Amino acid sequence: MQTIYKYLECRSFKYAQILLKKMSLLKFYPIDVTYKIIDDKPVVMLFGKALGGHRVCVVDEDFEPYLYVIPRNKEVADKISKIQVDDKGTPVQVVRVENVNKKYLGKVVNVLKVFTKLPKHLLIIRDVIKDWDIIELITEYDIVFVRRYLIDKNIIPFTLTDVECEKVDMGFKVSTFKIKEIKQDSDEIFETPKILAIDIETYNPNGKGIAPDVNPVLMISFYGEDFKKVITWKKFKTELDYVEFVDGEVDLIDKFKEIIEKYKPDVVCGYYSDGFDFPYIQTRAKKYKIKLDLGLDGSELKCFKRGRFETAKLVGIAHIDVFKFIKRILRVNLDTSMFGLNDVAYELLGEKKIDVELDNLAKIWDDEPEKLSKFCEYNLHDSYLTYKLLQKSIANIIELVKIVGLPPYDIIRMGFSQLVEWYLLRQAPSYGEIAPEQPHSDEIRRRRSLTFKGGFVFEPKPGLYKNIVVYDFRSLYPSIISSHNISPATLNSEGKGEQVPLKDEYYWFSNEEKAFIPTLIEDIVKRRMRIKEIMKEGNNALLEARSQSLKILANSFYGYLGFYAARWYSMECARSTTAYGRFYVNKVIEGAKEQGFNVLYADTDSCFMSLEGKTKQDAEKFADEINEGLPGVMELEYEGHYPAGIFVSAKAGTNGAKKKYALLTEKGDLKLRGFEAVRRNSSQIAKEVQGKVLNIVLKEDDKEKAMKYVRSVLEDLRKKRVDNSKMIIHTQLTKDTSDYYSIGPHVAVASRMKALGLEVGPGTIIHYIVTSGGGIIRDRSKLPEEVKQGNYDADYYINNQVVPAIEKIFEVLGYTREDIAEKEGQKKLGEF
DNA sequence: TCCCAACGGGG
DNA sequence: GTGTACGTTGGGA
Repeated sequence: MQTIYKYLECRSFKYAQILLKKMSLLKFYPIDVTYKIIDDKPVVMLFGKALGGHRVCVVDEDFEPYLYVIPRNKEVADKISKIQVDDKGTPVQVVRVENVNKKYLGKVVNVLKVFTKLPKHLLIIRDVIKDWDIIELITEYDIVFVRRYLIDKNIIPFTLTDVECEKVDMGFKVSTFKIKEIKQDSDEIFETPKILAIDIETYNPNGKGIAPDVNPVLMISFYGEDFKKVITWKKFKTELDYVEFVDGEVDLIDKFKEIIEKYKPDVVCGYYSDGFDFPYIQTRAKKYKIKLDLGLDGSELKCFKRGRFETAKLVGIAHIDVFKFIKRILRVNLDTSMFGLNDVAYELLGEKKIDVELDNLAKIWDDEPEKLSKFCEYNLHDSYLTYKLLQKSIANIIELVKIVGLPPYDIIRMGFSQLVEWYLLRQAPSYGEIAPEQPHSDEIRRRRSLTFKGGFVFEPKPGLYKNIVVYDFRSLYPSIISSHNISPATLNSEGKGEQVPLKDEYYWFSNEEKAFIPTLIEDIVKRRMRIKEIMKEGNNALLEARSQSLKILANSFYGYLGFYAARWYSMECARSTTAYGRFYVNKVIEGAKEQGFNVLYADTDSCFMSLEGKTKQDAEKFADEINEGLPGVMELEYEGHYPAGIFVSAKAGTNGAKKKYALLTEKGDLKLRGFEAVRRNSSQIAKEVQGKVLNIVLKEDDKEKAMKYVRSVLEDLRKKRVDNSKMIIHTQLTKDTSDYYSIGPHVAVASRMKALGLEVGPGTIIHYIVTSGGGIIRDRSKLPEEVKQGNYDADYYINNQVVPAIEKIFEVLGYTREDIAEKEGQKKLGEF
C-alpha cells in the first residue's frame, strides 16, 4: 500500500514537472559513481560526460538499501519488521519487508527482501538476525551501495545513459541534475575519454628511502593529448619549452591543482600513483595546509592504506593506477616478471625510460641546478610512458567495465576473483539468483585448510633442446566448466551426468539443465569466439583487447571456484575441473608420443615438445587432429615454434624445475621463466653474468664459450679486477634498526651508519659490499665508499651471487659446480 | 624442515 | 564507506 501511494505521488509530481517544462532529457556516459548521506537519506551521484562534451553529475535520491533473508517459517517476516535497535543513540529499524521468489544455488526459494533507511543499517540488522535459528540464510547485506545501484538499475559505466531529470544546484563543480528516470537503451561506448598522466620527482638525498614527511616534491609532469608540461620550483636555464617555474613547493602544489582543474580530465593516471604520487602529494599538501579539493563535488583527494591495499580516489574523475592494472590483470599476457615502468614499457611499447642517474637528483638540485633539464625530460617521459601504457590497455579496461559493469576505478583495482565475483553478482538478478554469503573467519579458515590437486605436470628432463613447439590449452578450464556443466547447483544433483575422472571421489554434474555459472562462462567463450571470427577478416587492436579481456575473465572462473573467499566457492567443482584438465592434457601427451614427437614438458595447460625431424606444419597438423577429438568449445592452440630452449633442474635434485626455462624466439629474443636467482637486490655482476650466459648458450649454442666467459669473470673476481660498483648489494630497511630481531648484513650496516651520525630509518635503502676477511658476513659488510677498489670478498660473490645465478644452466650443459672451479686451477668451491 | 621477514612499485 | 583483502620467496633458526 505504501509502495503504491509513493508511486502515485511520484507519477503525479513528474507529470506536473513535465507540464511546467522543467524536466529535460540528458544523455551521458557515467564515469564515476559515489554516494552521500543527505538529510538522512542515501543519495547516489553519477559523474560523467554528457553528449556534447561537458561534465555533469546526476543524483538519485530514491534508491533504498536492502538485504535478503531465507526464512524457515512464516513468523520471520513479522519478527524482522519489528526489530528496534540502537546505533550510538540513533534508533535503527527495518523500513519494510517484501516477499519475493528467487533461486538460491539453482533451487527455488521464498525470500524476504528487507529494506532499511541507510546502507550501514543493513550490517546492524544483519548482526541482530544472524544467529536466529528461524532463518536459513542472510545475504547480500554487504553489497557496496553504489554497486547495488548500478546492478539494480542496469547501468553500465562508460555506456550511453538516458536520464530524465531536473537541474538542481548542489554546489558542485559541474552541472547537476536530479534523476526522475534513468535507463540505458544503447550500448554505445565512451571510447575517447580525456586522459591526463602525471608523475612526480622528489628530493631523495643519497641512499635515503622515501620520506614524504621530510623531502619535498621537486617537479611534477603532465602528459595528455596535445599537452605536456613539467612544473618545478628551482629556476635554471633550459631550452625545454614545456618546463614552467614556480616559486616553491606550495606554489607547485597549487599549480598542480590548477592544471587538473583547467584540463578537466575524465581519467587521471600514474604509474603506482595509488601508492606513491598521490599519497606523496597529499602528505606535502597537508604539511602546508593546502586543501586538495579536486573532487567534482568539491571533496578532497582521498588516499587509503590498509596493509598492501593502497588507493587514491578523486570523486568524479576516474583515477587509474596503470601499474596496478598491469600487475594484477595484464601480467598474464606479459613475458616480464618485473613490473617497473622501464620493463613494462619496454615490453608493451618497445620504449624505455630516459637513462639518468636518479641517485644524483638531490645533489644536482642543491648544487648544480643548471643540469636539471635532463631530469625534467626524464620526469615528462615517465608521464608520457604512463599515458601510452594506458592508451594501450584502455580497451582492455573498458571491455572489463562493460562485462563486469563497474566503473574503471573499481575494475583496475580488482584481482581475478573479484572480477568474477562482481560479474556473477551483476548477472545473478537476471537469472533470479540470490548470492551466497561471503564466508566469515571460521569458514575461511576451514576452506583454507582444504587443498586440491592442481594441473598435471610432466616434469622436464633438464637439457638444451632445439626446435621446440609449444601448445597452449589456456582456455582449458573454462571450456571444461562449460561443457561438463560444472557448478555448485548441478553437483551430485538429480538427473544424469557422467562421473568425473577422479579416483577416490565420486562427483557428477547433472547435465539436464545448463546451470548459472556454466551458462555465464559459455556466454563469455562464445562472445570471444564471435570477436575472433570478426578478427579473421582483419586484425584490429580494439578487438584483440576485447578478446583478451574475455579470455582473462573466463580463465578466472576456475580459480574463483577454489578461492577461499568466494561466494560461489565449491571445492568439489574446483577438484573436478582440474581432474578433467589432467585427463585432457594427458590425452595430448599420449597422442604426441604416438606420432613421434618428444614431449619435453607439460604443465597444467601447456605442452612443450621437440620436433625430432618433423616440420612445423606437422606440429600444426597435430593440433588440428587433437582438436577434432575435443568436446564442445575446447581448443588446443599451437602457440609457436622456438629454435632453441633450455630447461633447468629444480633447486634440489635432478628433476626438471617447473616453470623454469628459457626459450629463444624466432626473432632472437629470450623468453625467460622462473630464473629468479637474480633479483633486484642482487649485485650487478650476478645479473650481468646470467644474461650473457643465456645469450651465448641459446643464440650461439657454444657452451665452451659460455664456460670460458664465466671462468674469465670468476678469474677477474679473484684477481680483484671487477669494479666495486658491480659488487654493491641493495637492501631496503623496513623498520628501525633496533626493531630487528635477526640482524642481517644490511641491518648491521645501517646500525653503523647510524653510529656515524647518518640518518637511517624505515625505507632507507642500504647499499653495501661484502668485504674479505674472517668471521660472519654481517661484520664484513661495508658501505661502498668505505671499501677500497678490489677489497671485496671474491669467494662470497662467487659462491653466493654469480654461481647461483648460472649453475643450473651449466648443470644442463654437463658441467658440475666443481668443474667451473677445477678447470680454473683453483680450489673447489664451497658446499652445494 | 618450518617459520617469519622481506619485497614489490615509486625517488 | 553495505570494504579496504597479498602472495611469493629466501634466509635463518
